[in-house]
Amino acid sequence: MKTLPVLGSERRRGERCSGREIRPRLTPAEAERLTADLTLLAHPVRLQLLEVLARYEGRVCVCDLEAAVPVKQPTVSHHLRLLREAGLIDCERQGLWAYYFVNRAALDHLRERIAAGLDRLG
Amino acid sequence: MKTLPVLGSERRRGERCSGREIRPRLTPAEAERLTADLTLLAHPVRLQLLEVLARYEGRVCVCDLEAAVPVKQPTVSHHLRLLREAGLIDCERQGLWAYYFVNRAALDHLRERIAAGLDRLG
DNA sequence: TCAGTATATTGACAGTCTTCGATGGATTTG
DNA sequence: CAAATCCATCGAAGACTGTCAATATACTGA
Repeated sequence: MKTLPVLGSERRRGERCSGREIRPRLTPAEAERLTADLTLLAHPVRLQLLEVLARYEGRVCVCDLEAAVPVKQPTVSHHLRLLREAGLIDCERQGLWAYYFVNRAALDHLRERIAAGLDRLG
Repeated sequence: MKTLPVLGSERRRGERCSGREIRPRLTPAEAERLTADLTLLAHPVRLQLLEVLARYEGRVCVCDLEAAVPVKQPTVSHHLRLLREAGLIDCERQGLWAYYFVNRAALDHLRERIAAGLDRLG
């Protein structure tokens, strides 16, 4: 952090720096929403799972997903659940197996919200 | 989760679902990088601070930032530090006061990396 | 030099997240 | 029906995060 010499003394101690009040344009609610979206994606395993599911248009079996990421089965199940509860993916059971697939529309909406949110940062 | 009847028995138990091995195209390193980028933004206070700093081209004093977010001064300082260590913002001290400002290039690069990363999800 | 002010840092606490072994439910095959 | 398989859930341990009171640091003005 640079240190600058004190210029004029236009500002006195005890005074609020800017006369005007500075308020975020991002309301707390908007910030929370964007945070939730970002948080959902902010995990390497979830990103990898999503990437695989998005690439294989067809359904992907859990055992293949397990083999694709560096965590054990209960952990895979956990992350799949988070993605599912967020609506990003869904699955069908077929006998013993569970086949997961992305919810294309939800994934697109998520990316749109994030892109729009990040645009608001300037 | 829907449950489908078992169709043919093209697949036997114990067999890997797909013959081919499914590998993420997102390497662990790439996933970690994207995760770090997303994590940095995934907090409402940091988002609000960034938004304010990005909007006010000039430097913004910490006391104004404090007034803009719903946490106490040490917490503001903490989040400013995270943003600063990530290179997204910087500050100059001027006498008693510290004025923060965004690093435009870094912010742009961050958004670019995130956009590129999300594009790889399908 | 001293008291006062702005910001940073420390330290402690509470809450959340990630992980995995153990277990359970569902299903299929023999 | 019994044994095996796949997947989900539970429960606990450890790591990490966010927060703030207290304190430290740096500076200013008197």
